[in-house]
Amino acid sequence: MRKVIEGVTEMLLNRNIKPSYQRIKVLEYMMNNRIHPTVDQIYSALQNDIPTLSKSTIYNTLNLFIDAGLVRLITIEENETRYDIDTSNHGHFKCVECGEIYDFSINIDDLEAKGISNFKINDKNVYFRGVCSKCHKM
Amino acid sequence: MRKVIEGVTEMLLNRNIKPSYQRIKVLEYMMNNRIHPTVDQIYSALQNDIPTLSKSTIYNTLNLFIDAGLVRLITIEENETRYDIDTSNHGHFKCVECGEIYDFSINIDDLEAKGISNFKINDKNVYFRGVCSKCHKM
DNA sequence: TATATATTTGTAATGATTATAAATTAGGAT
DNA sequence: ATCCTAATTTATAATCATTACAAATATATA
Ligand SMILES: [Mn+2]
Ligand SMILES: [Mn+2]
Ligand SMILES: [Zn+2]
Ligand SMILES: [Zn+2]
Repeated sequence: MRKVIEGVTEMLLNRNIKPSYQRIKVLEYMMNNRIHPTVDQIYSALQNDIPTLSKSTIYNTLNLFIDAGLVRLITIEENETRYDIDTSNHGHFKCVECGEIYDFSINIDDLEAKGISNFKINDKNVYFRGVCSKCHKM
Repeated sequence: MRKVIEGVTEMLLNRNIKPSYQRIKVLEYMMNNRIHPTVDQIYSALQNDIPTLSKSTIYNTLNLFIDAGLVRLITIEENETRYDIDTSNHGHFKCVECGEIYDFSINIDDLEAKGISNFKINDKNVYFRGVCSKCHKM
């Protein structure tokens, strides 16, 4: 009944991705900072560990992870691409005040979508926008 | 019980937007072509009517319409901004084969979002991706 | 008509992402 | 260990969508 924690190196190897130092660090960051980070956030955070790091590597790595199903893309706002290590079906709420992105659970499969029967659905996204409780108080 | 058709000029005047020729043409296009067009699609279509048309005007006009609540923004894919004349709550399905965007009706308010109680929700978006029935047959 | 204001236009600036090629790294063979 | 090859990373240039800005044009008012 004990859940085996899958290390980041194993996560990569299991998906036939060579666990380079940069890839491990990016994945580690995603696992430890579940904030739906932007490329810039990841880049800034990893510069301490990898002084020679290039932003291209972040883009390459994230696109690799997306193809492998390790992370998923979040595009609530135009020109603000974010990445989510949680690939399970859940909704996202963006606070227009503080900019934070919250997860919320939602039964997307419960609601019936009229008008697209016989359509093959690959993925579903639910995005809300508004003001979070923290900002609402002020 | 008869529904009064609101002309595009009246639509603009009702929202305190001066009905310039360009604005009327853009809104007319949105009303008659409910295809969630991109800026380029609108621009190409209107060049016949307005040879001197500038793409800046399309951007300005659409942003004006968004602020006025006349149209809403659709961002299923990053770097593909589309505009919807239908501001009612409904879902969008993008076919990855033909690129077409389909509307579908959905009871977004029916599903409860656990984890964001006390949040003030301004707008809700539901995006699906997959293959439409037309493309699936082939 | 003259004048002020709003709108449109053309062009430059911005910024995020991708493309490309050189540099570096890592692993296997000798 | 050295050599060789392929993969990865890096730096830089290219691309593309959007916005910023100022000049030109159109519209409204006196
Ligand atoms: Mn999430
Ligand atoms: Mn629609
Ligand atoms: Zn907030
Ligand atoms: Zn299709």
